[in-house]
Amino acid sequence: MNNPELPLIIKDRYYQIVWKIVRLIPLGKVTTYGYISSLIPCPNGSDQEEYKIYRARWVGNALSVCPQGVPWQRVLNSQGKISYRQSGEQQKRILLSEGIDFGIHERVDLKKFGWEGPSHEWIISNGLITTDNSH
DNA sequence: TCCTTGACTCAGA
DNA sequence: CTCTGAGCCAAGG
Repeated sequence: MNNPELPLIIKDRYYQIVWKIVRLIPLGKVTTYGYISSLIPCPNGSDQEEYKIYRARWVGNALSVCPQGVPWQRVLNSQGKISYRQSGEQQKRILLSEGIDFGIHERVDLKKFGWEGPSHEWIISNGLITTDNSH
């Protein structure tokens, strides 16, 4: 079975879920690619462990094409650093204006500024998962 | 269709 | 702390 349409639909839906979650990040908070991906079940139904390996990249891909109004700047890598090389300076500038502190080593303290995530009710009602807490 | 690069993360050295 | 490799997908040339 080789239907190119199917993966496109799955991917499109995956991207939309990512944007939906990112829109929930409040002003003054940040989160990581890995955390966002940990909320979303494996889209194609294959092994969840295998999915863990590349899911954070999917979130990055989703943000690379995110529509207007999505606060993409509030997503950092697992170390609390900026990963977006192309617009890193812009991202930092926006986050500074939002009250985020980069410290002395360009690293945001995720314990202090890290978003706690969506409510349990929201997660359930959107068909997402809470079991995997790789924060 | 092959090759390369990338808004990831983790484990090692 | 920094650097590398491994793991695998997506997008574009």
